[in-house]
Amino acid sequence: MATVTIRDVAKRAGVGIGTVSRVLNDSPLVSDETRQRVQQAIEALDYSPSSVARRLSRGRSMAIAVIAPFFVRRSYIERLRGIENVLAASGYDLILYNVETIARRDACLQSLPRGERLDGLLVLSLAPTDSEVNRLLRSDVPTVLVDAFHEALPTITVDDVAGARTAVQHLIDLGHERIAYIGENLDDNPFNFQPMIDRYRGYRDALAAADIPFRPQYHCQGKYGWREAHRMAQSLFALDEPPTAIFAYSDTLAFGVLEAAQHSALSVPSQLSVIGFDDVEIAQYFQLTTVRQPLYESGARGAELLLEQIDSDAGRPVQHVVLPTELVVRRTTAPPAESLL
Amino acid sequence: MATVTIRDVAKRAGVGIGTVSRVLNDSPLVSDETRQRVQQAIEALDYSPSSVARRLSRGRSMAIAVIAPFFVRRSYIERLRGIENVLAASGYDLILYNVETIARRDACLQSLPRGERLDGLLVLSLAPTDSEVNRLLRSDVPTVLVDAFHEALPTITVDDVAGARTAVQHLIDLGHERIAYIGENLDDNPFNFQPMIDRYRGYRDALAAADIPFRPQYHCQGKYGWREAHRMAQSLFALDEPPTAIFAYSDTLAFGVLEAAQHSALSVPSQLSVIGFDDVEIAQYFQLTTVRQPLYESGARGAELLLEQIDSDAGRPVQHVVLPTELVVRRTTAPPAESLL
DNA sequence: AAGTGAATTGAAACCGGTTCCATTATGAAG
DNA sequence: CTTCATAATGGAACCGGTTTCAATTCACTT
Repeated sequence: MATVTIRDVAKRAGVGIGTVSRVLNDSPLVSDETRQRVQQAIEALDYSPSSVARRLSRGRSMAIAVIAPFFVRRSYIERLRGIENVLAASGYDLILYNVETIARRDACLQSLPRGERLDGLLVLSLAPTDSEVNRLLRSDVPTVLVDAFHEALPTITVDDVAGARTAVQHLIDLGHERIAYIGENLDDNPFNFQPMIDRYRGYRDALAAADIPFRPQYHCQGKYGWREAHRMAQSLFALDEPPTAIFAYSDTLAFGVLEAAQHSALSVPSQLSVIGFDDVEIAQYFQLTTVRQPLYESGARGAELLLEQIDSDAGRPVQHVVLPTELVVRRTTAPPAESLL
Repeated sequence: MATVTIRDVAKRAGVGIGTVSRVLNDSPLVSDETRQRVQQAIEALDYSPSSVARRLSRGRSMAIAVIAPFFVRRSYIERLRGIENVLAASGYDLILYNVETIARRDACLQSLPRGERLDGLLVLSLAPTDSEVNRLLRSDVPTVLVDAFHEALPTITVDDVAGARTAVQHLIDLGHERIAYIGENLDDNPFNFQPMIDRYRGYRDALAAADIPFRPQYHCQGKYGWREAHRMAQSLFALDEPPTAIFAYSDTLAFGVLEAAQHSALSVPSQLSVIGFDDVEIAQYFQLTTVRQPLYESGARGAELLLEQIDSDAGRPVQHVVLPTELVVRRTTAPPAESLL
């Protein structure tokens, strides 16, 4: 099936190609009569314009790339959903770049703003280095960071420090003092995830604010995943003075803790309080107390910010949007068993 | 920053644009000396070719669209992961079209093969109608269906009937006869999901093969989601003769059943056996007996099939790949409590 | 020395749109 | 009856690459 081009349509309608183009773009500079004739020709030939050609001549690609380590965490998918919903309405294509290794991360951040002519770039959860940011700025591709921060770029973040502080404060308010933290290895953060650092900071801050001394043995670090969290929780239970409450870096890790508790016949929340972070969908299923962060919204807002950025091609002041977190109290937290006389 | 074009490079290197193009495409028809000079000019100008222009002149868009109702089921994301991994290595861009309403489904299937010049199309879990398939065939855009079937297009599917049969057979082998099925509303299937029909069929087939009469009250239909499954399970428990085993359409629904059992103080598996379908990640966490289907692989195979299709632009016989399922026995199934004398 | 062929090269033509500019038709104003 | 603005239109130029084709160079035959 030979491709029908705008010239075929023009010939068939007996008009010039410019006129056809005007009809396609709803220009007012076409008489109704001519417009009809062109429309008929278009239908008769089953013509549809080539987006690639249109992109070339317009100098815009009508495509936005989203780069993220999508499949490693459930929460990124929810963010992607927010992005997709906003972009779908905008007419821009969403090109997905998944990043699972640091090598690919670097390759993407290097090559994306170069080879591809993108109209915009959304970087999710990956904190670019200064030199990468410079490259992005020079390349003139509007970029927005979601769940990552850099001074020079517009960002959408969540106040992880405050969220974590709230979580721990909730435990303190219930009367807990022996509060452990289960998270990822802070020294092994190749993707430079900021929340890893911030939530730990919130934990420390809350303890300090309540004059509860930090006990290193209550700080567990390990690889990400509920299996590993299970293991870490068990090592906490084995301590001489085990914690009465555990704050987990994420809901996923909290599930590992819950499982470990069940395994060790510790009843939650009477013998052990557990609190997570994220409020992913199944958290409700488990009745997990957690800190909700607006995942969907962070993506949606990021996409909106990017679209604004693209439209107002002028260099406006970079915005840093910080979304709030919210404590969601369910059934895995309660006052500690022993009264604290 | 004015865009650097191939002509700028040519001028700077003192050669023709054709030569620059040849260097870019690793053509052997360039002398080493010239090649070096061009390379230097490219670096000096920080030039990178416009992919859009390249696409236009080559007549290929180097883009593959993936269309699916991604965010309604966990399992689609896993399939997407398989697709992404294969495509990432291929050099094709992955353009994501999410479909959450039937209106958007129709709009996508109509417009995608038209306006956009795609090199390929992957349709996930959406069964196109005959007229849509005709349109696709006429449009010359290679298309592969994953988790959906149509005679005229290459497909990757799972034998849902057999999988369901295996699941129910497993329950029968354990000695169950009062086996209920919890699934979606069969009469309300706007997206035309084939597995909904097939798994129910497998359930019926297995019962029939074992000469166990089908009891309509054991067939629960409702909206998708564990909450609804919870409700349906409770209505089953309230029957005069409640089932001793429940086969759930998916793991997600099975979780709802497990929760309902816990809620009603029914112990699993001694008083109630539960089996799911999919083997999503958390199924292992719950020790759920289920039927594993190769989600990741189905996406990967689909993408591979599509790439083959694109390369061998000739019309080869359409392939229909059927992937096997596998029974994964964990801890939610056991022989029924009452002995069946 | 003229002829052959391979290697290398420059530039025109092309991909399929958009946009700008020149041209014509039309109607109102002077 | 000009004069001029305005609406409508055709088509060239352009976007930035690839590809084709003709031209040039140079070594090697005969």
